[in-house]
Amino acid sequence: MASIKKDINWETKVIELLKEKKLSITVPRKMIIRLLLKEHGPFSAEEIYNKLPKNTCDQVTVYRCLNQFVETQLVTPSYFEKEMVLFEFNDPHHHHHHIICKICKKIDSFHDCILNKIETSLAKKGYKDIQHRLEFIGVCGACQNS
Amino acid sequence: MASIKKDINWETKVIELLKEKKLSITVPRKMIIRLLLKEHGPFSAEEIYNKLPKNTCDQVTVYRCLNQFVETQLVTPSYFEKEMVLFEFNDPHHHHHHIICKICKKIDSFHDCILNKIETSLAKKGYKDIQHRLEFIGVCGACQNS
DNA sequence: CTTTATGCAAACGATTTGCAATCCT
DNA sequence: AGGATTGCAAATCGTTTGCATAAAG
Repeated sequence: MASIKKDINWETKVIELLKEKKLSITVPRKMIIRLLLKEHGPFSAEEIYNKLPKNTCDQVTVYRCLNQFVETQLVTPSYFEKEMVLFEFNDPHHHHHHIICKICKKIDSFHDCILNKIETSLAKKGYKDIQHRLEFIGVCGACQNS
Repeated sequence: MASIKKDINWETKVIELLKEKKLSITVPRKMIIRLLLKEHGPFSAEEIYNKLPKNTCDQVTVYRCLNQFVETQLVTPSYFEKEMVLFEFNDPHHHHHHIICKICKKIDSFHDCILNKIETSLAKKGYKDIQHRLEFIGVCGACQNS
């Protein structure tokens, strides 16, 4: 039973994910998903491109794939700064949020999900001067009829 | 008592705000703050520029002012989309969050601030398929010693 | 009068697009 | 085969920068 899971190598898992989302199986797509499964991120498109083995694909392909992954909800984008979007694999079983340092920009993550608990938990981690951004995205009443 | 408050016109209020933040008093700054006090936003830099009376200032000045306002926390930036930053006046007495429609991109705001209450409140407003983005910004332990 | 802010033009950087060649199914 | 995907080059768009001029304290 448990051994079955072990036998599934990364390629099988990645192909499964792509098929689930009805995306065709190509080398760049497989490599990008593999990377995002292995390393938690979030990473910018450029970071992802640089982490891929040389000559995997063009940087434009990375952008195109990431956009498709976001559309199909395989990947989640974060907008910390105006300069660039950061992407990470969207694992529904590991819902989490981020904290970025205003100064060094290092991003940390945590799994608490109640606002007041969060601030306490971050304070324990040594963060000071904590602010947050909370935005909701949905489909409004008007757009549901069209 | 109450009449004193009424006598303070917008210019006085705006000058007060700028002085508080130790920013020099210039026409573009006054006009931008006035606009953000009158209209709640959030607006993009371009929208703000277009809402200003013609020939108030250059669009570059709008960007420069908004950046200073964000630095001094007079204004709050939001990063809904990758395309542009949206700004609004930062009134600490009216803490709120936003919801954007995935389709028409219209932005609405609300004042609830507990996650589960929020989702209920948004559902009552007619939103469907609600997701959220919650990011924290602070200064990490390492950066406090430097 | 010294500093700071502005306008204009040009630069920038992340992301997107057009199109021909190539890969998936 | 036929539609989707890629690479390359060029375009796009929001935002920033350099520098000379003008306004603020």
